[in-house]
Amino acid sequence: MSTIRRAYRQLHDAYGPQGWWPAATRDGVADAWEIAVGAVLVQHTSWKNVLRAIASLEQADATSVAAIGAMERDRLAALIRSAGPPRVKAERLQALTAFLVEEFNGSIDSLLEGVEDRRVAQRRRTQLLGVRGVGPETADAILLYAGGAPLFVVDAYKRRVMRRHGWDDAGAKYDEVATFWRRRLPADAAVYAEAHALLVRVGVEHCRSPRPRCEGCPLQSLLPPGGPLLEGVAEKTE
DNA sequence: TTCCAGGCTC
DNA sequence: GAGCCCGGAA
Repeated sequence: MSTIRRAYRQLHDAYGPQGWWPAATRDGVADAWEIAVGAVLVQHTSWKNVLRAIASLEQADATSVAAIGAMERDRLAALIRSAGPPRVKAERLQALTAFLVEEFNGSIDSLLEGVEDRRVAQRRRTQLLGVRGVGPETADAILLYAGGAPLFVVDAYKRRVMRRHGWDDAGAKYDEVATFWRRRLPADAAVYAEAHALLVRVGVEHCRSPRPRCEGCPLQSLLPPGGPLLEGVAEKTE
């Protein structure tokens, strides 16, 4: 078994199924649009603060594509203030609503239709990347978690785990990292979704910045003999 | 690669 | 106050 498969299994054994996407709606079930909103809001921001922003959108009864699209920019910014840079994220959310209205009749379900097929997913991904404020990670998160597309999300946590374990070619591009993981895991969107969620959790709890907390980490047994590979004098364990 | 953006945490 | 946060644009 590859190291990657072993890592996935150890994380899954330790943490159990994560059941992402983290739901935040009234009924506890995140719909596709809410996932997309969350994916934009979480950029460079902790998830906890995203939940606050989503809650305030719900409080204002302003969660729909139409509502967000029609809202005055400043008002939207004020509502999502807790999720990092509000002006930027208000602009990005409205760029996304405009895109959906123009290209998919305002329906994210139309955007996501058929993305279980990898070729369709790639086309939609390219379209999403044309939206200002939607980069590779955000596009993949939306397509994977809202649409079940067989795409792998690459984020800073994943890169950090890989670097410290010596699994990566230094400087690998986004798509190269995604392919690296996809080729070593079962070709199943549900597994990709689970793997990303597990890696995020281990990143939050153990593979932190600037220094890791390897004590009790489910991946500790997979470290190089000398411990985590660290860069720079500031980065020390414990 | 560098710059950006801003609330939040410690 | 410094640095972190499930990035993106230039």
